[in-house]
Amino acid sequence: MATKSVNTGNSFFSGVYEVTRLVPKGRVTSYGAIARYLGSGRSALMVGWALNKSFSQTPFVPAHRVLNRNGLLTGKKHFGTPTAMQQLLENEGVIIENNKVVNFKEVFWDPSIELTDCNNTT
DNA sequence: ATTCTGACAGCAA
DNA sequence: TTTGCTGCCAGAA
Repeated sequence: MATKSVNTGNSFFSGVYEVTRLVPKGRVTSYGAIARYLGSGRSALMVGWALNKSFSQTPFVPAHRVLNRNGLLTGKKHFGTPTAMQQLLENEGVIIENNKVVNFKEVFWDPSIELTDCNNTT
């Protein structure tokens, strides 16, 4: 029986929240990067879906640091105000122009790279 | 129960 | 090069 397994430990969502919170200030990441880090690969859609719930999560999840692979602020529409996401990013030193990160490659933070290998928790 | 959508990404034409 | 479809997982109607 056990039709349903134990779910991937904690929901994939929790992983999204944790990784997103691990994104350093002034840095951004992409949905696909997080999805890949969680092992979902192409389930980037779920990452965005999880972030949608992040507004009710505590502590605050810097969802504004998560963009699509184009560096576009695709999710800004969910922040309440059309500029909230951009304001937050600029506030952290990220340069935004035309709803897009200018130096996206410079501020891009990939968990599957940054956290892979020497991730040591204390 | 089934069907569609959803803050995306990758591949084919 | 760009445009479009498919794939992915989970939740809501």
